[in-house]
Amino acid sequence: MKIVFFGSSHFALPALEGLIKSGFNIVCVVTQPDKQKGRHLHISSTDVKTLADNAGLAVFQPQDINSDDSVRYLKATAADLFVIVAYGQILSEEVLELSKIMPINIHASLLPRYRGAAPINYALINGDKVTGVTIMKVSRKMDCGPVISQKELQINEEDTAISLERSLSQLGAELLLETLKNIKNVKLFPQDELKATLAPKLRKSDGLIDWEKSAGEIYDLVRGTLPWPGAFCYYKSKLLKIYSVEKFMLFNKKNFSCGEIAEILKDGIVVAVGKGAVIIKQMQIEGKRKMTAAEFIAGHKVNIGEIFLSKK
RNA sequence: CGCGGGGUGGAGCAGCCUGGUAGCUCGCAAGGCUCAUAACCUUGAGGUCAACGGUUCAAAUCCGUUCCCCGCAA
Repeated sequence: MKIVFFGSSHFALPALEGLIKSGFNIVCVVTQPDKQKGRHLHISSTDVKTLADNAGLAVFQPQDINSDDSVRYLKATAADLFVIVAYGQILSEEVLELSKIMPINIHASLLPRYRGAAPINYALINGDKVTGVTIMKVSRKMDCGPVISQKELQINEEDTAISLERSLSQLGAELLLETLKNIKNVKLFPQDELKATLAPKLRKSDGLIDWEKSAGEIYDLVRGTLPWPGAFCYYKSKLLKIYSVEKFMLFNKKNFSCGEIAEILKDGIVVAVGKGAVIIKQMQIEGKRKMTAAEFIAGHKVNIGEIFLSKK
């Protein structure tokens, strides 16, 4: 069985690794082109490309996967199966039909819940206790194809989007290998459209902290938006990224307003919020590196009564 | 050469504009107080002020170059 693997981000790595280790015939790895990235616009390639190179696989990096050239290239591979994992481009129907058996995709949620680019983040931001991975047949509409297999995963209280992504990508890889055993005659289960929810790509502004919300909601925002955009607010007209907080539910609010510093501990800053309070443990002010609350307090003359804002 | 902030004892910062004795909070060490403490008081150690070059009687401070870190944008 000839497989063409499409993937670009971190999430795709365990799946590709699993396929390689299990000895599947990967005729080509398609990934996003090398791009100028970062502060000095250095050229960098995707992790998937690095892995494929190390395994000696053919790599294809089209600017536009749906162009005539790309279609010609993919057709020439005579692939039986397309495996698409966090690739970053939407494949046209013409491209999808180039695989003889079908194109399949690993999605990091229990579809039809959380269709879209950021399912892991939304599961955390919404405070879900359970999520999972889904393998489905790719259809024209994004994440709407019929489901082939699913696996659940409990979300821990300490999980962040980073740890959960790691767990789900592993789980997804396992499920992929299992599913491939019998891929030629699997059953397809159409998604229940009524239960569908969306998890669109995050924007920077999705990380902005609304201090009117409850301690639990803010905790979930902090862990759900890592590593990007990260939860943030403004302090003395500077962007302050919040990396880690603890919930403080039994907080006596008294006269503190939302976002106001209520107490300064040795290793944390207690901030009154809509319901309860949170203790900021790790943060990063604009222009500086990430630091613990203790370090931040030592250098910034933080006072009780100062307010973390949601605007500059 | 995308835009912007920064590099000062172990950590975090002030000082720089307007050159002239190295400062603050914390940590560390010793001593004191205390039934006791992450509390309080006293004392102390620890710095090529990122690097190189220039201006000057004199540079952390002004000028030039390089290296490194971070925020934004993509």
